[in-house]
Amino acid sequence: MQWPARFTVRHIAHRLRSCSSLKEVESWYGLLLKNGTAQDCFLMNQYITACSHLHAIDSTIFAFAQMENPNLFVYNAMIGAFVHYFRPLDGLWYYVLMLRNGIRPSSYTFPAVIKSCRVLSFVGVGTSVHGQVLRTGLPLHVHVQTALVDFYSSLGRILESTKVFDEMPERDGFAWSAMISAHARAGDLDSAKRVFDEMPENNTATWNTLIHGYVEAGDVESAEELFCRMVKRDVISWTTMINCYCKHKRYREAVELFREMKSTEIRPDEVTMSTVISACAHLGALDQGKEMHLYVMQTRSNIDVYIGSALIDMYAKCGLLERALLTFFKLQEKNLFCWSSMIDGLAFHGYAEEALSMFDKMEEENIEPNSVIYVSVLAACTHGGLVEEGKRRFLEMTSRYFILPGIEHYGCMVDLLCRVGLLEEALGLIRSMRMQPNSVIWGALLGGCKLHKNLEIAQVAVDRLMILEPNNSGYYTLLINMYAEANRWSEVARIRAIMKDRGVLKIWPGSSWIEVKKKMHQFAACDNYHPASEEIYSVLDVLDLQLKLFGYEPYLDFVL
DNA sequence: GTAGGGTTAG
Repeated sequence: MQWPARFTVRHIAHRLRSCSSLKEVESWYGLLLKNGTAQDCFLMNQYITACSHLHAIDSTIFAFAQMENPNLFVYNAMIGAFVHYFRPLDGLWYYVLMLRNGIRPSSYTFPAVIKSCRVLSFVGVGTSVHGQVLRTGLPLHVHVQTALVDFYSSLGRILESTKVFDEMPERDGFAWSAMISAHARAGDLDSAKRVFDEMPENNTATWNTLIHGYVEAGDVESAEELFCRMVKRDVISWTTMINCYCKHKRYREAVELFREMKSTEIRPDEVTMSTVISACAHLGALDQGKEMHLYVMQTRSNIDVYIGSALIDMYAKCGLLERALLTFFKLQEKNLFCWSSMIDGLAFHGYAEEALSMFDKMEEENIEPNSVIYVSVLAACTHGGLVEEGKRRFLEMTSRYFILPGIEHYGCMVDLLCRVGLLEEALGLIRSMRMQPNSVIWGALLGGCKLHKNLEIAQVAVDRLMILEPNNSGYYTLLINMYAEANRWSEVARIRAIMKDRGVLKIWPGSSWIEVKKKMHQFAACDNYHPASEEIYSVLDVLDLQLKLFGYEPYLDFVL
């Protein structure tokens, strides 16, 4: 079949660009082949770009491979497509191919190449590309220079960023944004603000960049102030601010700001939704989380991996493990984070075996685990008391995936060994660590000592804890209780004296909270602040009575 | 070519 004679090349290019499905694009490729125009660089460039927009990177690679003489534009499209789909190494590979084939790169080639180097942290390659840019003798190009500003600042080489920026003959919003971001990355918010103020006309992106800079620097107040002063906020401004509250554990404010956002005409996108669902997870706000889930389902056809992971995590943290599982199995696309949330949810609810078999299933699907997921795997072993399994997985982590254990993995292992009474082995593991053990590690050991009544090792742990957290009364109290239990009252007096001497204060008691009908209720031990306090305590009394009827004896050894 | 996203041991 020939296409109609009235179709010019330009006509076809336009049709290719406006395709909305891969099937449509592919059928155009069939036509290109039949008409013998599959070697036409201009048309193939359009085809590659169209595929790239539709997430079909494999089709672009195939089409490229069929071409005998791809030109500069085709290479540029390929390199751009790879960067767009997070395959920077392939992008650089095509760049090298291009040079080998004697094609001179243009100003449209370099930004993608430099970005690839930035993503891969290829310092040497990036610097050499900068040299190539200078040697081409092309006039300085604002896109290339912006990419260089970004490249150097991501390496912490702010002076070079500034130099490139200062040499720029003209600067657009992107360039200013990159420079503000460069200073912010270096932690120099004063300079970031100065560049922001120097800029002739600020745009939404530069405001957002600066706000994000303050968020990263931990200056929530400045971020808030800027956000309030903004005249034209877009979805990124709102999301940045919602994320700001999440980063600083002010989840309630995050959800409140989201509500405020919904009263404007700005629509939340995937990033906003995953952030706010995660905030609900941390709050244990099930009703609100469900509402977000509903909103997501109403407004989009499928759930992306970020929102999927956030939902799984939210349902698991709110106690609805079945819902978490349902969400997990319904996901069309799953990545490591989806598996991670699911495995962690299972482990958290005590389903150790299930968590481990889920992990094995993930391996079968050729998803490479990272160090974080191993924390959940080891925690599952701890909660299930699976010592041998835990040891095996701990070793496998390094031997199979080359993941060096971090302090949190040691934490899990120490906890695992301690709970079953292997205290010496735990101490040996602590001594073999590549890093300085922190209070969590010693705390886990102390917990094991308490459980298995080992005063000698407990003393070792407390000695370390007194140095690491001298003001935490909890560890002292625990040791006092242990000595009291062993009737060693002189030791009790000795530690009490140390506490008094060091002025160790009793810390505030921990509290818990629950959401009922979108209202948060907070409780601390023995408090009577809640309006329904009396009623709650009477229910507790009933529960207490029922427990006793079932033969439960409260463990009062440590209540002195 | 610039700006916003995720899970973790006690």
